[in-house]
This record gives sequence, structure tokens and C-alpha cells, in this order.
Amino acid sequence: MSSTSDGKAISRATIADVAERAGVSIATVSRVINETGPVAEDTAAQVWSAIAELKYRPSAAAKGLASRRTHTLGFLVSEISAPFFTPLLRGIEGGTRESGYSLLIHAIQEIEPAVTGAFRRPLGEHNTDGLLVFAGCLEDVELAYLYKLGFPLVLLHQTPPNDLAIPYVTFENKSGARKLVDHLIEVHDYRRIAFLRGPEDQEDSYWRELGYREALEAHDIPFDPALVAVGGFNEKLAQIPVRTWLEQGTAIDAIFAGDDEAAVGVISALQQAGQRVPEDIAVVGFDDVHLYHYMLPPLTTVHAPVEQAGREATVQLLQLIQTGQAQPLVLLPTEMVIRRSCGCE
Amino acid sequence: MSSTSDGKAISRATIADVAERAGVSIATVSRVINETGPVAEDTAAQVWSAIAELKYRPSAAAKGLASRRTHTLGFLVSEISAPFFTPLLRGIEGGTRESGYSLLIHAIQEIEPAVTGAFRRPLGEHNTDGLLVFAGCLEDVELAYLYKLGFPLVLLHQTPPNDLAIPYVTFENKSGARKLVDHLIEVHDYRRIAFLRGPEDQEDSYWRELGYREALEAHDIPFDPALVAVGGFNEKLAQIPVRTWLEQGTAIDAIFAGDDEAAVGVISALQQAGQRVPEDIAVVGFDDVHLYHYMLPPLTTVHAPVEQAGREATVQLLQLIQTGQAQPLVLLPTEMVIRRSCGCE
DNA sequence: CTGAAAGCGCTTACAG
DNA sequence: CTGAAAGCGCTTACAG
Repeated sequence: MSSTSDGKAISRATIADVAERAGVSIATVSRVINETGPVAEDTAAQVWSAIAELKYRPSAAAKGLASRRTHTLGFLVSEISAPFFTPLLRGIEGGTRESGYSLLIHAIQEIEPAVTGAFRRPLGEHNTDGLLVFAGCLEDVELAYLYKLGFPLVLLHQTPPNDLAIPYVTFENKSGARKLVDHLIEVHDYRRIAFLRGPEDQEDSYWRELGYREALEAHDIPFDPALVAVGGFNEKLAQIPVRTWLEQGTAIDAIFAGDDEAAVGVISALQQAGQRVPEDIAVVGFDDVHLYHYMLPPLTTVHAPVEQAGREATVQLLQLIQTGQAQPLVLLPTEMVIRRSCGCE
Repeated sequence: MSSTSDGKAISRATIADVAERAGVSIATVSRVINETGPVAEDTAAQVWSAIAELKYRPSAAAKGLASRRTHTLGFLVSEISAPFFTPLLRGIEGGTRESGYSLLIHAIQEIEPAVTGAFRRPLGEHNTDGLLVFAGCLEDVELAYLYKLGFPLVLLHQTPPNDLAIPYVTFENKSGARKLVDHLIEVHDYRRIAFLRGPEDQEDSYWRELGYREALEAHDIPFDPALVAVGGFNEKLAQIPVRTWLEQGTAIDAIFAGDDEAAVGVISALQQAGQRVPEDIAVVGFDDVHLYHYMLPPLTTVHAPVEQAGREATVQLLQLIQTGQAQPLVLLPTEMVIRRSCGCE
């Protein structure tokens, strides 16, 4: 009715504008928007139409300041292009979206010293209601500080430091590795099986190695330190120990590369050296997240439910935010995926 | 000095706490933090140490409300697991991080009708300072509304609708496709070259087809509609027309699959039907973003600088936010990557 | 069912 | 160089 009703409005409406147009108080507008407290049907209808006419959208900042809730989750990662980043993010984004929360993501470049870095944190209590922290993305002191603050946190692929009761989500790395190596031994009768470790502080790698060792032990195969090297969960790095083994003439039946990326590197190195995979040396990976099934030979690996991990972590974080409680540990099952690089078919 | 200086503090400090501890006003604290206005060296030092002691972090909400700036960029995507999503996001995240902004990302599920959806937008003027919009993720009316509001927007892989002067970033699809098809014709002497379109509304696909047609025309090869079908930039979908061609016995020398994903599908379909690639039929893709170089045969394609596109879009958006100006169009160069699926080597 | 008012934690003219 | 105070746009007891 008024002269501004024809879509010519150029500035943003506030709750006061809506209240005025609807002929109610801002408290009432707030009530209908948030469904907090009773409102007469007519009143609500008027408010909604005022909102539509003015194209009103509540300011997230004002709402956040007044309610002390940002309605935003944060995701702290390191390498944004890591192999499982895409499905992980998809899970997190999906869970966040469904809950109506917003998602702030930040890829750390390097961990800055806690002293200088404390003030300029990209993600924290100052801009989110809770944080999903990927392994190694936050120093222990910061983790401890946020925890003491009662700030909701969920860790991905990392056990909480010290005695902090921070929930965490990860895969069944050990049993996955165990099954995989069992397969190599039992089905293919390999006995000289090498293992490539991931980066230093990688817990996943630690558990995979444990599974590997358990499998050897269960089959009375002595553990040979000469068959363990660092592949760094990385294509390039993984090629180095393989070349060394080849040069030294180390007898090897199969290589458990630690993860798929390393497996790709291993296969390349092997093929470049004239070795046939799997005929001469078999190779297996872990994760099954890439499109490595197009490789030749198709990669035998262990499927890790990465997307589900992201979703589950989000669910736990939301629960922590809303109820103050969450599962201390979510361990997601892994599953062996047999293709051809192990020697099958 | 006071009894709360021993790290036992459990609640968050505000600017008032810092001011009190430093013995100054909150205005001064604000000035030292934001380096806005002159402050005596001593005063600043005291403020900084109060900040450190209290582990103070300014509330993003309060800051945003008071300054009318969220210092946050939004990224609106559709399919978070699309092939070029990872590098695109990496570029965006990198650009955002370096500028000190935060990044809010949202994967739309489906475009909701503008009427009902207007109020509950995940990303907009209410929570960001500007938006990076991937092709097709925002309806024209919403785009027009935000534009009229003077809200900073940058489009990715989409030309702005109507006459809106919204900057956009995309690749040189046409010339990339042109060079690729030229190669097939000139080097390999193929003349029956098929083309697989992407999804309906995909502008990239449109330009690639144009490059394809130009190449044919330049070499006096008549355009044959029977050699064009829909591959949907998708592995599964791309297999369908290939099977049809094979069944019908259509003579084909090479297939330009539209993008890499479709190329993978095409190669599978071909190999399953007993055709050799590239001996019987050559296949080429576009994007070069996946790890398809591990495929056999390694895929000949056109490299698209996806990460750079993300970064460039971010740069333009920041510029738009800060200066009100941006380049209307950023066209990033593509480059042919010859591997083996085209018949080379 | 509704409104007046305080307050969330900052920034920003305005004085001095 | 510094401070007092208004105001950003909401939510939330508190009254009625």
C-alpha cells in the first residue's frame, strides 16, 4: 500500500521495519520468526507478509550477539586437497545443512605458535558454536583451552590429548589392515609383505601398522624391520623405499602401501622398474576414496567410510552443542575391497 | 596480578574486561586491536598484554553488528563432490584465508522456489559481505535482488542473467576444445569425431561444442548431428550413447567426451564392448582435474586451471567488496594435455 | 497473546 | 592520544 511496496526498495529491512509494516512490536516479530512464544494467527500472517514484502532476512550478527549463539559450525582442516577431503567435507556439509547450521571452513597453513596465534584464530568460540577438528590442526594447548571453556569440540582421526574428554571419530584402521594382510597371506600365500608408514604423527598409520603386525604374528611370520619404511601416505614419497628395495634386491611378495595414494606411487615405481603388478609383486592400499579403480591393475584396498565419518562427527558435535553430551568415540567399520592388484581374479 | 591471572578463568573475556585490566576505555582497546586511530605505545602494550592474559578474542557477531561487515565470504555450490570441486574450493579457501576473511560454504540441495525460499537463504546479505556463486546455484530473481541491493557477487562458470553487471570467471572452453579437436583432425587424421554434451544448462558444454564445431568447419568436415549426443559430464550417462553408436555400427574415429568424467565412462563402455582405445576409437576429455592419468590409456584432455579460477573469483569478489569495482570477466586459459588416449605416442 | 526495555559486545563519530 | 555515549539489530525476561 505504501509508496515503497513496488520493489524499488534498495536497502535492507530490519526487524523494526517489519514490525512497523505489520503494525506490531519487534518482540512479536521475533516470536513469529523463531516460533518462540505464542502469537495470534492473524498477527503471524501479517508479520510473514511484511517479511515477504520487505524481503527481510534477520541479520546473523545481531541474532548471534543477542542470542549468544552463532548457529555456525567450524571445520578446521590441514590439507584441503587431501584424498579424503572431498567426501569428508560432503558428510560434514550435509549434516550441517540438514540441521540448519552454517559451516565455516578453514584450512590451516601451518600451526602457528600458540603464543602469537591465540588472538587471531580463524575459528573458535568467537565465531562458531562448535568445532570439528581434523587430526593435527589444533595444538594441544588450544584444544585444552577450548575444552576448559566448555566449548564443543569433536576430533577427526585423532585421539584427544591428555585427559580431555573430547569426542572423536575415526575408522577401524587396525581390523581393516588386519583383514587385508590376512587376505594376502591366506589367499595368496605371500609371506614377504612390506608395509609403508604414513606421516610421523598419523594415528591412522599407527593402527594400520598394528593390524599388519597382528596378521603376521597370527600366521607365524616373523616381523622384518627391513620390510617397513615410510611412504608418507604420498605418491612421490612412497616411490623412494620401493626403489631402494628393488636396488637391494630385497625379496618381497607384496606391499601394503599404507594408503591408496602411496599405493599408486608404489605401482608406478614398480612398473617403471619393469616389475609386473601383481604377478611379480602385489600391491594393496587403504581408503578406497579415489578413483583408483580405473587404474591398471585395479587397486585392492580397504574401504573407509569417509563421508560417513564427516556426517557422524557433525551429528556428535550438534548433539554436544544441544545437549552437552556426545559419544566419546565413534569407530566406523572398514571393509576390504578386493580388486586385482593383490593378485585376485 | 589479580587473582584471576592463573589460567583458572572459565568464561570468555569481553572488550570491557580487557579495557578494565589494561586500565583504559573500550574505545582504546578497539583502536589498538583494529589499528584504527592513534594510540600511545605504552597503552597499546598494556592492552595487548591484557588481551593475552585474558585470552580475549573479539566476538565476530558483535563486531559484525557494530561495523556492518561480517568479514566473511560465502561460497554457494551445487554438487560438492563434482570433479573440480576440490581444486576450486582450494583456490577459494586460499584466497579467502590470505585476505583474512572467513569462508562460509553451502551446497544447495535443490533450488527452492524463490517465493518460499527467500527468507531462509543459507547465504546472503545477512551473513556475508559477498558471495561466490557457482553456475546454477542461485535463481535469476535472487541474483537480481542481491545485485540491486548492491551486494557483491561473483559468478563462476555462468554469465550473469539479463543485463546485470555481475563479474564472472570461467575458462577458455571454446579455444580449448578447438585445439583439441584440431589435434584429432590434423595429427591423427580422424574425421568421424563424436561429441558428448554436458548437462542441459551447462555453459561450459555449450562453448566446448562451439569449439568442436569450429574445428570441424575449419577442416571442411561436415557437422553430423548423429555424432552428437548427451554425456552429461557424467561417467554413467556417457556410456549410453556410446553403446547406441556401437550397436548401430556408427562409424566413429574418435570421441570428444565433453569432460573427463564422461571420457572415463566412454572408455569403459568401449573396452567392455571389445573396442581398443585408442587403436579402434580414440577418446579425449576436458578438465584434467582428476587423477585420470593413471588410467590406461592415459587420458588426453584439456587442462583447465580450476584452482586458479577459484582464487581469481575470490580476488575479484574481495576487490568488489573493498573498492566497488571488479573485472567484468576473467577468462582463464586452458591448455591441451596430450597423453595416449588420442592415439599419440 | 503482546509490548516496553534492557542488554548482547562491539564500532564510531564527537569532544576534549 | 583518550574517553563517554550512541547505536548496530536482534533476543529475552518482565509486565500486563
